[in-house]
Amino acid sequence: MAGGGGRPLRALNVAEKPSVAKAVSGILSKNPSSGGLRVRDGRSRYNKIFEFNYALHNQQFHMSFTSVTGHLMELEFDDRYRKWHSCDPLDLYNAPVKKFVPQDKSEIEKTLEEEARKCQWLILWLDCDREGENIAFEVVEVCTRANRNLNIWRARFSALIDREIHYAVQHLVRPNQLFADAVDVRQEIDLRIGASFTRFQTMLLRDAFVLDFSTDDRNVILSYGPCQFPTLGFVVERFWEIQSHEPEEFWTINCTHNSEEGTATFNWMRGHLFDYTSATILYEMCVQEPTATVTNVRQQEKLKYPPHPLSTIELEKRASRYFRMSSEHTMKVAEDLYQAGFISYPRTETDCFSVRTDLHTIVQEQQGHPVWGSYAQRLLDPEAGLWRNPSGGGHDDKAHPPIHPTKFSAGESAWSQDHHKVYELVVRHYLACVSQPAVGAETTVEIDIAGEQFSATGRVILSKNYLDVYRFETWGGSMIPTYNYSQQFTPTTLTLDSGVTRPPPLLSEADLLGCMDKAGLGTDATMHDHIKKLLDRFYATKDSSMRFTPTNLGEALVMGYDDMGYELWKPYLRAMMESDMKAVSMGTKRKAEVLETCLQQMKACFVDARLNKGKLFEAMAVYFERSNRSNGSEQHAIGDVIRKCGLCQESDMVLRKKPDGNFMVGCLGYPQCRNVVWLPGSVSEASVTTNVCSTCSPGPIYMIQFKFRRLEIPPNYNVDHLGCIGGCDNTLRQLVEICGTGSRNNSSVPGRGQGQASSSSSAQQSNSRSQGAWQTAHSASSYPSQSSRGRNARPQEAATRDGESSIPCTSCGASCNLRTANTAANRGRKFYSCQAQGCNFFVWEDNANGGGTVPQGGISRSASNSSRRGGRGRSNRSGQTSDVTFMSATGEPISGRCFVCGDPSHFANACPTRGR
DNA sequence: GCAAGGTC
Repeated sequence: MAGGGGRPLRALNVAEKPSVAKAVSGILSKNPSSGGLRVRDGRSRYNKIFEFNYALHNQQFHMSFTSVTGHLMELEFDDRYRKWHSCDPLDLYNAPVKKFVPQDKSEIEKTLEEEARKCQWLILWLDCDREGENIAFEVVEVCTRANRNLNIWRARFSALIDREIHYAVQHLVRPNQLFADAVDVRQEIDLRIGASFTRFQTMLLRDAFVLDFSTDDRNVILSYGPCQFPTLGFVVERFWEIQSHEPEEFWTINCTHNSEEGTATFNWMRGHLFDYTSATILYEMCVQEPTATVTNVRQQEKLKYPPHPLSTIELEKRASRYFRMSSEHTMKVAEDLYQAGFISYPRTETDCFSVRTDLHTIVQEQQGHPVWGSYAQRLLDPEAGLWRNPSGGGHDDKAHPPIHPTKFSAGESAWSQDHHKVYELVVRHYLACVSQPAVGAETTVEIDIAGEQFSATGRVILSKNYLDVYRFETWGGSMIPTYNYSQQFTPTTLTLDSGVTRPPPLLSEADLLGCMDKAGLGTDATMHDHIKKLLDRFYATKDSSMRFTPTNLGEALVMGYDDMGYELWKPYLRAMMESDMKAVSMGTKRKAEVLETCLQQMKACFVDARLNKGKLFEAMAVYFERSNRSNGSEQHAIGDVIRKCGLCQESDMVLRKKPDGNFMVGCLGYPQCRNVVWLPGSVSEASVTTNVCSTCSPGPIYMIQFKFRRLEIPPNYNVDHLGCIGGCDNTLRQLVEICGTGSRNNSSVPGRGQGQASSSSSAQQSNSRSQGAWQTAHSASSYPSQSSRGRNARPQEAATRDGESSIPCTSCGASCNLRTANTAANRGRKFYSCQAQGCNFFVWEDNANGGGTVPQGGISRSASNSSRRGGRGRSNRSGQTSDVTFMSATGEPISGRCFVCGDPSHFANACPTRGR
């Protein structure tokens, strides 16, 4: 392997970054025979050259160790195609591309050339992943240009620790061309697709609309990329799910029982019912015969397992959850800690340790820590029985180990709070994953009341084990009293409680990372960049709770492609590319073949998207005013003025045709003003006339010439109609009632949020009816009430229009907004529901306005322990002194008869036997 | 001026 002779050979070593060159040189030069570590400057001020002697297979080497900074080369179009207006974006699918060393890397290039001329060997210490292999070939290209006779080797290492580095240098291999080819494919596809679509949509839309989010909309770039756009797609898709959510009331029976040992809370095993009457009947049965019989007592041991070893994405998700740190910042801090040697390489997909890893040594180093040192000591004590070999999560990038501590620190003076936090997370996570799971004893008690089943669960933690060190996780649970099979008791409370279904929450940063990971968008090193790009491009915003909302621009772009029928905003394209890249790196597909197929498909897609650019225009027109800078070729997409907006008193209301073909009259002040009038869904054509309505005020209100689809309106109506939206037009009003509106809410097609509806984690969405509500659009029609319930209207904003839209929640203190019920029994009825997550408070509007107390949960009733009168007792609104109380928040009978006296003319809360 | 991927 090595050349013979007594004179040392010279080897040029190249790492992917300066810190690795320094670290590896430091490790390899520790031996006294190295002659010590010398450092000299290269041409690039960041990339020093380290020198030392090293014996490799009994051959003395003089090592020069320098570095690049990531990719040395860039892929770009030939100069002729570089200017945006130099060519048709379509040409970018065939334009010649070249790989070259950019200006800011030319000093590194010169250093490599100079050093290569002096050497016989080239040893490549690039990171051991596909990108690293590609960079290796970039280095090879530069170095062999200077010296054709280099003997080229690859060092494969996965951590900057002595044993790894020595092993790597003693087991050199050849670089893998197939891995580098796979990256070449990816680069070229990304460049051609990204540049063509970005130029196309930027030049098409930027000048055509007033982009109010930017002070200089001429410089705005509406970028498209195969990673960033599907990432946006996830944000928009969730937003649409939330928008199309239809709140629905449900009812559930809750039972508690107090004993000397404490309180048990029993949950109804039916979960909850959406049918009010059914729930009430079952509830009445329970109250009439409230004796509970224990039907089952189950005790079992439960284990809560520690997390798998830490991968990048888990680090980002957990730092976001535990510390509210953005993924971008987490990676910056982790990089610092890595470069200072405190943690292993932070960009890894691997979540299992190799058998070669000395897991105990890593723990030993932490024994001296003032906080978790004693835990580390216990871990190493075989008597304690706390150790457990970590279970892997099944991911291995074959390049890096899971993130783990590599050097002990009790905190460095140069560290920020965030450095402390991330180091602590890495250490505690490591200690946790080599620990035994927590052990708990769980007791489940099932009872029967009048044929209805309820259950309560209690948990006692027997051994905390890993939870002792992993302070970020808890295992909730509480004791419940002891129950025996067939034991009977009377519940302390038995209540019929109501709630409303809620939409899933906006995507958090951790959710978004999870979506990207699942879909294979980006790498562990770039996922946070794609998220940041959405913010930089004004495609999305992040609120204080780290949750993402699409902006109008982001929503419009996704909507435009969606309306074209393209799933460019979904992750399938990337998934296909990823599988092709894998095939290239395995040698089962050739680079040229994959490139040709993929680019051919994308070119066809681009041509088609351009033909359908009207869809993008229409989607943008929903949110943005047209600019007078545009050439007007698509002017029909914007509506004409009908009247001044009566709500904001500032902007005009204009007639618009939506992408789905339906018509609406919307305020140009959107999104600040969400005033909208939905028109009948049966309208096929509509145009604003110069006729002014003589009845409605304040004027002028221009009338609209409508044409209706014959088959969609009753025979006694004309297909042609000159109408007014000011409120005077009974024909229009009747047709809205008969045909519904063209709003997204009452469309019969599934909502845009359909894709992920079934994957929601919202507890209140757990039955099939509520999931259906996400998928099916709303049914409220609003002409001429100017409700904002539409595609663009967030449900909670519907109530902010009339000044009496919210009341304080008497349950949790948050705010309740006014909403409209959509169940068969109560369609159109207004109610307030609490906005706070986890609070189910709601009250009908008429009851809430009655002042005084607003009963929680709409209806509640409780039976006390002392009620022994056949389940019947006296009711009392105060609920303090009587045996049985009943309250109805709805004020209407909930079943056909009073369960107290049996009289069908009233219900229990109005029973004359009350108070006797 | 555009992508995604490295890294400073």
